Amino acid sequence: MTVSGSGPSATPTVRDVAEHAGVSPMTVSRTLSGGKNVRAEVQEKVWAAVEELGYHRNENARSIRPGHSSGLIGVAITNLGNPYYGQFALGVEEVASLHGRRIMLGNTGEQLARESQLVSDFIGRQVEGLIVVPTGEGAEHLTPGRLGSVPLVLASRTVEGLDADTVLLDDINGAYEATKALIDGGHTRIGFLGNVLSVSTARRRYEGFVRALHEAGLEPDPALIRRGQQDVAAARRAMEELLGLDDPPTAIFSANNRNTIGALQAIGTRQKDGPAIPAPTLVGFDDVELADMLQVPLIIVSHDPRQLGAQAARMLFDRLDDPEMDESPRLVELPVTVGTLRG
Amino acid sequence: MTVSGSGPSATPTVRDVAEHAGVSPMTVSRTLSGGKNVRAEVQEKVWAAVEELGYHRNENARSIRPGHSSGLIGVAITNLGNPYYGQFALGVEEVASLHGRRIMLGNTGEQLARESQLVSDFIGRQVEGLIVVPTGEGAEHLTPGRLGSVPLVLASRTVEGLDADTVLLDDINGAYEATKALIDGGHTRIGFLGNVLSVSTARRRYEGFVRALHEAGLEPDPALIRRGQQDVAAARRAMEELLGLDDPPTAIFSANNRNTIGALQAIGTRQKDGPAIPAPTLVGFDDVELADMLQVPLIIVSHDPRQLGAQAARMLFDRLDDPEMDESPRLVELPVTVGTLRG
DNA sequence: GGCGGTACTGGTAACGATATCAGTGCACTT
DNA sequence: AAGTGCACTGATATCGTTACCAGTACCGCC
Repeated sequence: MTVSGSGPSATPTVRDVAEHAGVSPMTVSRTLSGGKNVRAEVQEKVWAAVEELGYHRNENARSIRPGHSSGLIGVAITNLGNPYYGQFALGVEEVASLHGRRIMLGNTGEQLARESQLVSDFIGRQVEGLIVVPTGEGAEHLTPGRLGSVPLVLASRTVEGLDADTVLLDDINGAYEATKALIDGGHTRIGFLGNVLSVSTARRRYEGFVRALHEAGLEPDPALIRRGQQDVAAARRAMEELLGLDDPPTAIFSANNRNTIGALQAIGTRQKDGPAIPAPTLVGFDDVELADMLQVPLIIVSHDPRQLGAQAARMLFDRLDDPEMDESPRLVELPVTVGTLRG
Repeated sequence: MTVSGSGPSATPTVRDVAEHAGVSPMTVSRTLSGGKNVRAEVQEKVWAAVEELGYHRNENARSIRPGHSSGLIGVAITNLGNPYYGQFALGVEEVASLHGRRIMLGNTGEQLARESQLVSDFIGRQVEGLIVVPTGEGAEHLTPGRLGSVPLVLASRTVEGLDADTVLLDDINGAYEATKALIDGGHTRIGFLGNVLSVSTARRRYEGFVRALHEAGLEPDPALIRRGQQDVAAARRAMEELLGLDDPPTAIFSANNRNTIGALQAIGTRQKDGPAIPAPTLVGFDDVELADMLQVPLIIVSHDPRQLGAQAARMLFDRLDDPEMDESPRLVELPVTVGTLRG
């Protein structure tokens, strides 16, 4: 009595199928790979055995053979709970699916250590490529020495000291145009809400913000600048602080959708509870569902995160399909649209 | 001259590391698995070689060895673009991460064929378990015969004819309570917006809706029932139809967040363009970001999709950790909260 | 000196799938 | 009749890894 009995609960292998169909494992393999050079009659027996045993080819075993690849793309994002990244992942998934690849998705929670661990694990699982929305604080785990020959595309954010294919939004111009719209509307006391400076989008959007101010002969007022809010709750508190100032800003630039939503909540509470102070005009980067329904002066710097994901995936597959292509990293900046004032 | 030259671009293997460190592959393997029974001095050499070559253990190769599992959980959801499912995936990911597993995420786009293909592929990649938000139209690809010994948890929706571990929301009571709130508010002409009937949540929420009507001696009015809207645009059109009726409903029950947003958009447009007709009271299943900021009468049937994902993952790991557990499928219904009327 | 134990190291054989090579049998040409 | 080509099939070796077994060296103890 052998230990490797063909117990019904064990996952069936080619050998089991072969035995069941009365052929060799090779014939099973050939049948599953298209059936070239296998008699139709034999193929039928094989398929019947496959059906009966509930056999599935072991892709992991296949992938260790030379020349064969895993068909997996590793995707590391910072916060799946943000609808923005759900759309992003959808864009990646759609393009990957077109190329016959699956995605492995990991969430870093904005933590460098988890990002590093995730990337290492992805490579161990033989992903063919990586798409990473980096926390931005460290580059070492993403260097070519660590990744070997696995191509990498950075999305949405850059990493200091790392030269890799990157797809960004036109953060600077978007922030510039949006801030300019506020200035053109007569605002001079403009506040700023943004996330931590280690994130490149925060820096770039701040840069556009300041550029517009300077161009109008204005200086950013440190008292009106709040940076470092990574979630809605923190953003709300920061906005409440600004609203509570003796001389509050008449307009706010919010650098991402978490901050925009927090700011809107703060405004909402204040309008409900306090005296009828006119709400500050808000301009926010990133789309927000239902933003157009609000009774608040609001400009949205709009873009399509799904396209961002799709573009990142396309850049990755460019390299996968043509490994000989020019090695110098490419940078793509996707356009953004500055909405018109409402409310 | 051998073909398998240790070219620098090729992914390094244990053998390469072993050669580099002047030891056998076994010693490398032992070092990487904790270093038991390997001299500290030798371990250092091994780690140095690992570092220098940028070696990563091939998890796929490991996973084909007996007794070793892949550490992967397959997650199939219907629409990653819906923030609801981003939160859901986050909940799954967090719990999986606690158990040392990664998730493979696939998007079905509400298409049965893609769901079936996805599940088959997941099994081929040796996932240890499956979490599926089913389209609900077919059960065959999810039967034990097809899945072998891979445990399955259905989330959010059921599949007719399939008995599996399932975690749902308390759809029926949620819809019942919400509809009752409308009736208690004096409404008798209540419209219904929902997605296709093949989705079990649509059926269950409709059931709760009808139950509340019947209890109050009312009948659902076919002219006010719109079902089958799977996205925001379709929901908006359906709501516009209802608003355009000669005798429009004074209240609307919306069975999910896509329909709620579409309905809100229709209301918004009408308030902007048309005469100042009072907006119908809206009650919507699923949370919507910023819903509390709107100037529209709105009740939300609220719940936490992240918890739903976490619960699904926990139910899966219950089985993985204890394969001997009672085989009969478990059903969990998570509570929902009916918000108070605002606006 | 011999014995048993322990710490360390490496050779070998699998895991599941398949590329390669070596057939076998049959039809068809010359 | 002999040769040629083709369609089909299977035995073998291999991918990267590690469990298992078989050492080897060295220690302490009688």
